[in-house]
Amino acid sequence: MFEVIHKDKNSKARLGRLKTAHGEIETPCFMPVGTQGTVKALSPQELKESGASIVLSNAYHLFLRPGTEIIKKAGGLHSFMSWPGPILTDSGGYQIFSLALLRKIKDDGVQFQSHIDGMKHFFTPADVIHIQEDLGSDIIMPLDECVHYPCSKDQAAVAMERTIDWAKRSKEAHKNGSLLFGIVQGATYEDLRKSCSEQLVGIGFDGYAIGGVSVGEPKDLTYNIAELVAGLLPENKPHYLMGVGTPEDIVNAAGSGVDMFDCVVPTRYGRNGTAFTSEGKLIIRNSPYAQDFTPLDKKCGCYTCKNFSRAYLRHLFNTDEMLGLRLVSLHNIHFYLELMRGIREAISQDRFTEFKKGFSK
RNA sequence: GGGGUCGUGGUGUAGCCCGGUCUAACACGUCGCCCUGUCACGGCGAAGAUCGCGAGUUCAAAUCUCGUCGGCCCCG
Repeated sequence: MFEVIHKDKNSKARLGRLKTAHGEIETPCFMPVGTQGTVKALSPQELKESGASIVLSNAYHLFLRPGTEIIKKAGGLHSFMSWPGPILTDSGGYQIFSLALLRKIKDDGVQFQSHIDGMKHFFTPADVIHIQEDLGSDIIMPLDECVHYPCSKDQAAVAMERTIDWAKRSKEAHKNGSLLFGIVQGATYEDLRKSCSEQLVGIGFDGYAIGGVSVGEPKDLTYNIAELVAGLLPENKPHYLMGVGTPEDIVNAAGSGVDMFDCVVPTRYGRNGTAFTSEGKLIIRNSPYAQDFTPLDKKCGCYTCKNFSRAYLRHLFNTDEMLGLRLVSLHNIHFYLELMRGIREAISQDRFTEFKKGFSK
């Protein structure tokens, strides 16, 4: 289901292809985040036209609202949200760690209160697999325990062992033909990361994710962990760096052998008026753009850049018009997906290192 | 001409009656920053008013008194 098509000669970057029930994905790829069964502000058509091959959604959120039953009745998440392509669902491990009230982590699962209505729930690793199977997800992520940074080694070790135990239970519970990934935890401790990687590989998964990054640690640590773990994982399986990141982060990690990325940054920044361009970040509200009638990015071919000026976008943001956040979200997603195309092309031509150098100006 | 009322950052207001806690508050606007498996069209911060002007009372005045200028209203 995954094959490495080409390895860059001068870096660890690689070009791959991942097959899912709803289509193939060329890697390295970026997965726009659609937590609530929608990539905020964008239609599936716009995503597709921007070149998205897969989107990410979230079991925790969809379980709480609208509820798994409704999505099942709709014929699954693909049908419900009208996205015919591949979908990866995150388990909600991160959400339970980051936002659920009064969570209690126990050996057989996690008890938490809904952030929406305060209702108490208990998830076992098997429950979380079944929710994602019900959603019809193509790539399923198991329940894991994500820790904050900084985190003591003892705590990180406990969370890691639990993550491994839950990974085993997840694999046992996983019955349909979807792909199941393992998630490497271990915080910033190299030996924990190594041990976790080995144990997960021992269990055997369709792909491996590097979790527990972008939780507040310095950037160089993120890079080091990504490089370390990507190097420990089997070459013939996809490597997914969860929740990362900025364009710079992605280029960097792709060079360490990471194949899949997801991040809220392009869409969230888009909604908040920050655009990514070939010249760097651009905050559209800033006054110099008031009379700037050029596009966000002259080199960009997206709908936004082909049709609208910085001055107009700034005006839309200053007047709280919803078209503004849509247009900048669209541009940012296009920028990210174009970046991934650039990365893949560079790898295929063995010039990833030059690409990376040219990028980080 | 007489009476009343109002005058506080760019805009709109609060505070004034019962002086000190006003190194003057709030909203919008302006300017800038942040956001990394999305409770996120969100979050943080900055600049900007010697409180129309002048005098007085008082230890102390945006706040009380008088005068003055300006706006609005009413009466002649």
